[in-house]
Amino acid sequence: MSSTDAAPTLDDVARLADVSTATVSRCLNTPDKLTKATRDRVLAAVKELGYTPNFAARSMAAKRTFTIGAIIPTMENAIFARGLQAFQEELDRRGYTLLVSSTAYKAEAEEKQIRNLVARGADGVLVIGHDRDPAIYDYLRQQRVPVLVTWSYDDAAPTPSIGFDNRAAMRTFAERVIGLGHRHIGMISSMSAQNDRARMRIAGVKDAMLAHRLDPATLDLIEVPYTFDDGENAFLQLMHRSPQTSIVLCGSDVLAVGAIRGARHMGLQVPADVSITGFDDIELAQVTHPELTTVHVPHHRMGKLAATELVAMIEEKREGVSQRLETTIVERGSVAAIKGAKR
Amino acid sequence: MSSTDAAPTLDDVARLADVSTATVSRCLNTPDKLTKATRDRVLAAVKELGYTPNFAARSMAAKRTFTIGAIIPTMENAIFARGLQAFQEELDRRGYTLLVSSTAYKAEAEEKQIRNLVARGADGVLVIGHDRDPAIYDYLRQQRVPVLVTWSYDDAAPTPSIGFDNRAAMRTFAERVIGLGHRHIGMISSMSAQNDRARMRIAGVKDAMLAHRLDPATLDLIEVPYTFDDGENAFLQLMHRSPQTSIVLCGSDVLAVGAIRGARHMGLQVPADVSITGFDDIELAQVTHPELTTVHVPHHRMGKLAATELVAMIEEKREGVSQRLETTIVERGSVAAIKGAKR
DNA sequence: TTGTAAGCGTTATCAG
DNA sequence: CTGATAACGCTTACAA
Repeated sequence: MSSTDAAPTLDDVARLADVSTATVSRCLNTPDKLTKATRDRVLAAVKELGYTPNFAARSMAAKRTFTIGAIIPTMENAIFARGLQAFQEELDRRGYTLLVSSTAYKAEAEEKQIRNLVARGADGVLVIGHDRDPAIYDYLRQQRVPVLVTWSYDDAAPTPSIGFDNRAAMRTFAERVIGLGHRHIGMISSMSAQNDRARMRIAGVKDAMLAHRLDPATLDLIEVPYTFDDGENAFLQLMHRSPQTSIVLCGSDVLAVGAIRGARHMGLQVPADVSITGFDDIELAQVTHPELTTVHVPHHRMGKLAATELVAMIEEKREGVSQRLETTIVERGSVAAIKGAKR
Repeated sequence: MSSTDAAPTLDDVARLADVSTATVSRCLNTPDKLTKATRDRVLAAVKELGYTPNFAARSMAAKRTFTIGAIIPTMENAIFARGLQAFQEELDRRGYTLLVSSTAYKAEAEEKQIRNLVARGADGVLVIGHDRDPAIYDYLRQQRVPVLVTWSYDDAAPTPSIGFDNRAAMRTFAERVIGLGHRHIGMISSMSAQNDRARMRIAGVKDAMLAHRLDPATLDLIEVPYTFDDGENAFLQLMHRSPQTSIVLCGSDVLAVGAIRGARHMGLQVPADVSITGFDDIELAQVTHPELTTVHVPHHRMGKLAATELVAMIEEKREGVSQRLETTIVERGSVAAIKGAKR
């Protein structure tokens, strides 16, 4: 009957319920400030019209969006999926919506994405790792948008972070495998430029070597992007130029899975002929054969804590407080001890 | 010096450049309508202030957001990643931004997500598969928001779709493997309720059986969610209750990878003891051993075409036209012929 | 408890 | 080519 053709507005609802737009607005935002009678009337009108609030109008008037933006390096693999999932769940619980963008690991893309998120009114922003153009931090500060770093922990950094110590985690892990007698070590890392996680993991391996009186300069390191193919190709290249390599430490499970495939294609047995390790402990680590020995990252806890902290920063208008989470080593089948090594 | 503290607005820029807000707006949207002189002056002011347009205000005034929403079942695995990536790239090229939500395969969640996307001003919406509460389609129609279905093709459906014929694809594939002599067939599918893709793939297998004079009722079917674990558990259960099964057709590569792990854990050789197949041909299909024989879906092309079509629907204000893409079979190592089968 | 009305930051129409 | 100015749909003092 009533044939207002376009999307119904507050005004339409108000008219139908015979109240003012202010009342309808209150009914939607602070229902207890209304008589039950009017509230019911308004709600009925809302339902009859199939009214949905216009987000743009709302955020313009309220200067608040209850939206949080997250920029991740990639959605192509599952590395960030679990953590983000947990982040999102906690956000939901607190009434916030998550907007995700990915940069395909292109540092230059990040600034654009962040500006977009901020332009869209994000009340806060989550980013992965500390490394990025300072201009980005300046912009965010100027816009007064809270930022939280995750997947990395750095007390000294100006931006608060909830994550783990990539360097220490990798160092501990590397010390463990070196303790198994490995002396010829290879490493496949993600590109370390603009990526503190990758850089710290490399540093961690070198720390471990030093601690075991191995020359860090002998680490055969190769940096590649982030796909299975990259991992496989890197492995092939590595074993070709350093055939004596007994273990290849990978900067991520994805690269490690690629490396394992590379080994298979080369006819090498893992771990009998060569050991391979990952980092992250995503589900993927358990679908290869052998399953991956890797560093377990508390994805879920990290995501949840990050959400909690970021929301607190927004709502309490306070600085974020960093938090360091622990990683653990999970031994599966991809690492063997060197025979005859002193243990 | 000039210490307007909050985010700069059009007004600030206008004042600094000594022009009207209208001019600034034009400078940003239709630059050629300005003298080079004023344009430069405005641009300088924009840069000096670090101005970013307010998205909410813009979309409210223009009633256009250049944003497209996509709702996918899950981000947890890579099934939709490649297609979405291509979708996004094409959108970028045309000046649109993509907003993604995932439902975790919960049909009930979809309506809420769609309303959210529409409230945020999405100019168009992309969804996966045809099956959903009709109320959703009603809502979208009422709001005059163009919708395009992908990952499925159905000429008869009221909503335009750019995808492939899941039933035919699976039928062809199943006929091929049945032709190899398999008579005891198992199938691990995603939950088929509210999921036409899953249902059609099941139907396709039955079609193939019928065509080969096998009783479709003998198909040992099990429906599970969508993780590796689900695939593994389903496989165990299937082989337990139907030990004579010679091939297990999986509704997705993810489930198939889980099934392969299940086989390994049971001590079964693939494909010597049992053949296992996937569907989708995502990268994952090539990291298992043996690598998966599966149905290749043209993710990239599908995503790109979907973007092109949806944008056309929006800009030309016209109905969408469906398009059927072809899938292909890719044989890798996970299927064996039954010895002595007549071929 | 409810209504009035002033913004919020853009775009777009219409003059000039 | 440029400038006023009226929307756009909602929230929020401030009044009643």
